[in-house]
Amino acid sequence: MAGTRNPHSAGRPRSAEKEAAILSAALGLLASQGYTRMSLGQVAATAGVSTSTIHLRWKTKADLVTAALASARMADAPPASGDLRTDLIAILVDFSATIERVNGMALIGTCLAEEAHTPELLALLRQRTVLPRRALLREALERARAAGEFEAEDLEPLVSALLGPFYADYMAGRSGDPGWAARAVDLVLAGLRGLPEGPGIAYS
Amino acid sequence: MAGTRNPHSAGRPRSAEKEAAILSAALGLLASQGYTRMSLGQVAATAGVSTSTIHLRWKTKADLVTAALASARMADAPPASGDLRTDLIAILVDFSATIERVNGMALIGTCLAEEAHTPELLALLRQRTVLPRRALLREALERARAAGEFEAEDLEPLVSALLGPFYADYMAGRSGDPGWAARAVDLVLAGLRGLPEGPGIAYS
Amino acid sequence: MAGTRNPHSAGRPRSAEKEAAILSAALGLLASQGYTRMSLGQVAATAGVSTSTIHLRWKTKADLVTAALASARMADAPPASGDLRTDLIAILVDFSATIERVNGMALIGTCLAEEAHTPELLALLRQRTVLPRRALLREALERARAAGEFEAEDLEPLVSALLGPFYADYMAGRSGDPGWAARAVDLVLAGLRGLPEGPGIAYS
Amino acid sequence: MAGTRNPHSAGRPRSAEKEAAILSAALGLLASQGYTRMSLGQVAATAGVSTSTIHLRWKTKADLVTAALASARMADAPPASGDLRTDLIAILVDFSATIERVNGMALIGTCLAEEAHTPELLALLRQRTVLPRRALLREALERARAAGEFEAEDLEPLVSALLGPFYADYMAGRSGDPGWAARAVDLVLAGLRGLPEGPGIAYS
DNA sequence: GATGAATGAGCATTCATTCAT
DNA sequence: TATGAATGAATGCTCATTCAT
Repeated sequence: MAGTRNPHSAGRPRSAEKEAAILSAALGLLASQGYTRMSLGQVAATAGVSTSTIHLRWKTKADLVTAALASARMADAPPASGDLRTDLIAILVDFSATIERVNGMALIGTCLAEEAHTPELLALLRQRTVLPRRALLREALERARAAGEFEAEDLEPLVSALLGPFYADYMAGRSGDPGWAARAVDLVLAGLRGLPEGPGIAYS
Repeated sequence: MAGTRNPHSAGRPRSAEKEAAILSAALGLLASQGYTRMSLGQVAATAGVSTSTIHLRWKTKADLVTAALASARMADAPPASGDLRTDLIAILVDFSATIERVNGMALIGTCLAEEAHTPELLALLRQRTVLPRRALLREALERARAAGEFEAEDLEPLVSALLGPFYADYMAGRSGDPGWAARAVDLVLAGLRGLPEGPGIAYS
Repeated sequence: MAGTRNPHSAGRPRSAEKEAAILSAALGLLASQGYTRMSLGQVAATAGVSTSTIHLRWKTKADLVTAALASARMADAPPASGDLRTDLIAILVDFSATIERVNGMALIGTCLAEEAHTPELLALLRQRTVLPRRALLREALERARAAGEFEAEDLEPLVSALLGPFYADYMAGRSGDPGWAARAVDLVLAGLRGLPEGPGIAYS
Repeated sequence: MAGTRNPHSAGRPRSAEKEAAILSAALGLLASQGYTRMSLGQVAATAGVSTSTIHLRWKTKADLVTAALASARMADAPPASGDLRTDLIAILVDFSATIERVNGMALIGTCLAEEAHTPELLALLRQRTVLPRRALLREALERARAAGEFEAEDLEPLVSALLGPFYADYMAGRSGDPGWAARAVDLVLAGLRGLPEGPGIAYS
């Protein structure tokens, strides 16, 4: 009842601590070394186990990395204040802080680079980290739209407009400026106000 | 006078075709395999040369990849129409088309993933592809600003706001929609119009 | 108390046969091929293991060769008869026989040739084979000196005078004559008797 | 008539300077690197030519090294004083000085190590350096024997007894003591005086 | 004659994975 | 369960040698 012990697994149960240590080590090394450069030996050494112990739980390297990415939890959502601008900025600031904390751009790069060989990586990254973050932004926008603060059919382009500058700045070597979040939010909010008189491009 | 040696130094001249084939093969494999997975043997086989021929020109694998990235030329700039919206959209459409054509996101991913080990890769990618594209956008904006179409002190955040949605869409698995460029441009232009009455965030 | 782990650490034990086979193969190939020409592939094939098994035990080629040289045991000392001349000749005969048996001059040549790059080789050869042999000769001389058979302060030059002709003969292409040992011993013994009236060169 | 120009070699004659530079570079690198580690590229770079120029004159690496060894000249003989002891010591001192000057022990080691693969090396070393030096010693001994200073049938063992301690000292790590030559000579001369009353070992 | 390009063979080392204990 | 031994496949790189200029 308690725990997910398989009925058929007799004998000593697998150590949950080891499992967690392995996944954590794998995630960190994945970000710092990249998929191909990260070796199971490094993971084993960092986690304090043997490589055989890793293979006992995951059949291949790809399996381990997939599991490690699946275990990556997004940071908890910042509390909502009710003010749209404040909430959006808070989410974006938390986003860039998280990226920095976990060496996220390298992790993203690894998943992009491996997309041809191991598409699950990018898929998992999306599901576990990108989409939840976008959902936070979308929900904040939905609340404001429901409150009549603006009109828009499809919110996804707005979400991309909010997050996008971070990536673009990073690619340009301009990351590190904490003002980016406020600027992105203000541009989008200004655009939302200016759009109705715009050339009539439907946001859908 | 002493020694009427030809200016092109003695011995058999280096084959320009081989050199081009190697660089092209390296660039393609870099995008499809990533830095670590790409082997010099693959490059040699694809280019139809021996691995020694590669080492004759570039001392190490990193040197070759660096040269390959340095040889990556940005597509020529789309012709300027004079209309800001049209020009910006043209640049962005060309941008996403180029990325698709050369498997650019995988290449970007490789450079991001290798940043810790081989920072030259990302630096070169910036210098050769990212910054020139940004310059095109900035110049179009500068022309319009000079014509009095809008006011803004620092154009870089606008450039990031134009390019950013592409990256954000890709990360969300939403790429492929050709309408992204027009939406990004319109949002930015609307924001530029709406900003003067905005909360006073200076774009600098 | 905590952890009743067996003293011989966990996991599959290392095969002592393989280890011995590798060291033996390495020593033989070192003599027949020289350090640089000897490849780990050859060693592995001769020992019937994979090259990875070699690297599991020794990190580098130099480590392996060092270990192989360190494992080279000098043949057991010939039994002492009590008669100085007999004992010295026995030691020298055993010396040249050992050299022939293990292709010793090639091994010596390798260590000399590599002295600039891998000085440990010559150092080990000295420590493991040269100096023990010299100690045997010195002890025999010491016993006779203690018995009053001759006088001499420093025995080392006498040891070199006993061993030296072997090397000089080899360099001259004159090796193979078994009489060299008796001649060397008799010359030294005669010199010891003749020296007191000699020109007064102190042997120290 | 002047020069050894082949009748069939028309066109530009081969540069004698280059040839000498190559041989000298090869000899030096042979001593400092050993046969296998010495690369033709190193030789070419040191001599200031291309590797192809080397292959133009010698077909293989072994050919080049053989020629280099054949070009090694022994230093001129020290002038004879007429006194046996003085002359022998002079020859031995010059011997060890030459060895030190040209890194001779490494060169000897290389020839010994390569004996199985390239026996010509050791053969050439003998012919060009070892045997001429022995001849000097033998001639000095012969002059003294003819003058009735001692009796001995075969002088070769005496020559080996004179040279041998140098090798033995080197192998023991005891080289560098300039007194070795005098000690070796005195021991041999004392032995020659003491031998007639010795156990009757014929020196032949 | 002299040079630089081009190559095939080889080498030490790493690594994911499978066995034996 | 957990560990260390063992391995096959690869990889970046070097080098002696042959070609083309």
